[in-house]
Formats: sequence, C-alpha cells, structure tokens
Amino acid sequence: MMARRTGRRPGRQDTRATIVKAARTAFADRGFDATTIRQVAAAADVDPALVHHYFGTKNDLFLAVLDLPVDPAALLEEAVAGDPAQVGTRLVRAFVTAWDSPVGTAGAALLRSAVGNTTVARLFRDLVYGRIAARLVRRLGLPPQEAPLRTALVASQIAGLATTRYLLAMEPLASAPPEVVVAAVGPTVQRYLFGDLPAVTGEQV
Amino acid sequence: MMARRTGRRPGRQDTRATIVKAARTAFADRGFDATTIRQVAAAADVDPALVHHYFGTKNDLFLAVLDLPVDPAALLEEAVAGDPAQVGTRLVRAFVTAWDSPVGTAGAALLRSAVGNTTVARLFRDLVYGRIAARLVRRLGLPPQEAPLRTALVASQIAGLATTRYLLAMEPLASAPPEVVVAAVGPTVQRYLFGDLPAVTGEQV
DNA sequence: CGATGAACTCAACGGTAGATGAATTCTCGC
DNA sequence: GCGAGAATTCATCTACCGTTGAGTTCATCG
Repeated sequence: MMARRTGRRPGRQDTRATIVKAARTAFADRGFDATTIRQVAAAADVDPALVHHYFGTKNDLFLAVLDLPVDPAALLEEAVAGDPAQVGTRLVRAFVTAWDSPVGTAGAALLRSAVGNTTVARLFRDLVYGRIAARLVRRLGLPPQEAPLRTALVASQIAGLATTRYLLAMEPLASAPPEVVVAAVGPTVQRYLFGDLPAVTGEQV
Repeated sequence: MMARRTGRRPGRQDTRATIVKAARTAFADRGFDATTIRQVAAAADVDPALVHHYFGTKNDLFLAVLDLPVDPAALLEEAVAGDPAQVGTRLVRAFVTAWDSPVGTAGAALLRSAVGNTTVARLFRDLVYGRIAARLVRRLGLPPQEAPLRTALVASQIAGLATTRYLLAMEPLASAPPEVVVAAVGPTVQRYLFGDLPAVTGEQV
C-alpha cells in the first residue's frame, strides 16, 4: 500500500471492475449503510473520489453491484425443470450452490442491506415478488388462490437459511456440506409448494 | 414539543423507563447502527446527553434494551411441556404470539442489529445456543449427536419467519392470522426436531 | 508530436454522529 | 429552609461520512 502518485496510471487495467468487486463483498459483509465509500475505495486501492467518478452516488454503486451478467432467474428455470416431486430439493440445491458465486454475494449484499434499510427492503420485496415468486408460480402452475402463501412460506425458509447459514454463520449449519442442507431443507420447500397445508384452504386449527 | 427549560423537571416521572422504551422500538425498527442516540432522545422528548447520563455508551443502552423483566426462556418452557407430538406447533405459536410483547420487540432489535453488526451477531448466537437451543435439547431429550443440526434447522425456519414476516414485512405472510402461520410452519419445526432427516445420520443423497 | 479526453488524486465543504463537562433546576433529608 | 445530590439541558469536541471541483498524469488518434 505505497503512496500513489496523482494522475492516470500507466498500462491498461479494469479499475472499474475492481471497484465493483470490492463494493460487492463490502456490501455483502456489512450491508449498505455500514459500508462506506472510503472502505470500498481502500479495498480497491483507489481514491474515494474515483468511485464517485465512475458510479455517481452511493446508491448507484449499490445498483451496479446488483447488476450481474448472470440472471438469477436462469438458475431458477433450471431448477424448476424436471420431476415436480423433487422441485424442493433442486431449489435448495440451486440456492446453496449459487451462494459462492457473484450471484450469491450480490444476494447477501441485498438481503443484509434490506434488513437494515427500508429503501433496500422495498427493492428486495419487488425482486422476490416480481422476478422470483411470479416465475415460480407460473412454471409450477400453482393455483392462484394458494400461490401467494405458498411462495411466501418458501421465501421464509430460504431467507432463514440465508440468514442463519450465511449472514449470521450459525453452526453447525454454516459449515454443513451442501447435500446435508439440501436433504434437510428440501422436503420443507417441497411441502410448502405442493403439500397439504390446512392454512391455504382457510381451515383453522 | 415546546422549548424545554434547563434543569430538573418538576414532579416525579420515570424518564429512565421512557428512554428504554423509546430505544427498544428504535432498535427494533432500524437496528443498532442506524439508530442514533439523538433519535432515541427525541422520541423520549429528552436531551441526548441525558441518555448518556443514564446508560453511558450506546452499547450499554442496547444491553439495557435487551434486559427484560420476562425471561424468554420461560415462554419456551411453557411450549415444551405437553405432548411431544405437537411441540413444533406450540413453539411456533409461542413465538408468533410473543412477538407483540416487549420480548418480541427486543427480539426484533436483536435480530435486525445482528444482521448488520458483527458484535451483535456474536451476542445473538450466544443467546440462541446457550439460552434457547441448550434448553430445548435438554427438555426434549434430543440425542446429542443429532441435536446441533436439528436445533440449527429450527433456528433457520424461525429466523426466516421473523425476517420475512416482521423485519421485511413480506405479504401475505406479514398480515396472515397467527393460526395460519402456526398451521403451516408448525409441522416443519416438528420434523426438524423429531422427523426423519437423512442428513443427521450421515447418510448422503 | 500535439491535443483532447479519460483516468486518477488532493483538498476541502457541509453534515451528522457519539461523547463530554459545565451549568441549571429540582427533590429530599436534616 | 438549607444543603447535598440527582435530574436535566447546553454548548462543544472530535471523528467520520458522502460529495464536489480543481488539478495531474496517461492513452489515443490525428
């Protein structure tokens, strides 16, 4: 971390991508509010002003972090195709394996930020409703009357998995091998999607 | 909100309790980092310096917020007593109904803060392990080898419920009547506690 | 090679946060 | 009714933060 001269650096380098990467992990680790542009700049070995030069405001930087070359919806499509009797298992597996990719890091950034920031929370809800749940309902052909509760229940289990395993790192879940998690949680998701829920029929216990 | 004179106020009043209450809802709504002492002071109609006078640092204020007259462990004891075949349902019901009490508000403060703050996260983990999970294992007589994963899975579903229903307010879960949630989620918790989990036997799928 | 613009840094502004210490007003026991 | 101490506020310090504008160095194209 030597003192850096002013002005443009020699050679060609994709500093912009470096900043996005640093920002993504920073947002994932600390959330939107707790992440400072100065931290991101330091991690990318760059002046804070350069971050603004590329991305404008801090909000814009956050949006750039969420803007991925791979659409999470594609992963979902893959998981939904196949035998409906094991959709739950495939969904959980897709989720767990995706977590180590940039998609997962962006997801961590989004979820962690949403819990602490009302504006990001709205963004998160819109994404889950419009881009995930809607697609799930359509592809699985869930009855319109039951669909909202069923998908919300799935969201609750998946969000809980993300929170405990990744955001809070609670053992032994945090370091359990993927297939253990898949075997344990998959059936839950399966039941929420297709199982017999007294709740959705309006029946009370 | 008229201009307030300096010095002690006439009459007797429990300003300290007022501050704790204001701080509890503030921490629950915004989390530790996003909550400012000035906000708490304003909500309690008091000068920021008074908050320090009573509680010292912001951390101490947070701990005071978590220090409740009612022990959450007591609620748990109540739910575990009775037919083991419906422990899952009773646990979820206890959780959902407790949420509107100060215990629930403190829980929201703790969870929301834990997601955004490493120090609080450690506090949260210690509480779940030592005060909740340990008691659950003991009272239900779970096999020591399976217990950690089983309780962690329960934690994941409960945390997910808290996150989606309360912290993020995702519909229709956020405004679903308690018994709907209990009927839907109870069996999941039941299975995590006593059900057949290929994962806990070391068997891989 | 010269110029234009992109990449990059410096220094600073205005805002807000947590914390502190002194000053003011009240209560209560003697 | 007076004095000690608790309750309360004021003004202020230091430390960051996001953001801006001006200045410096490089790459590229004519």
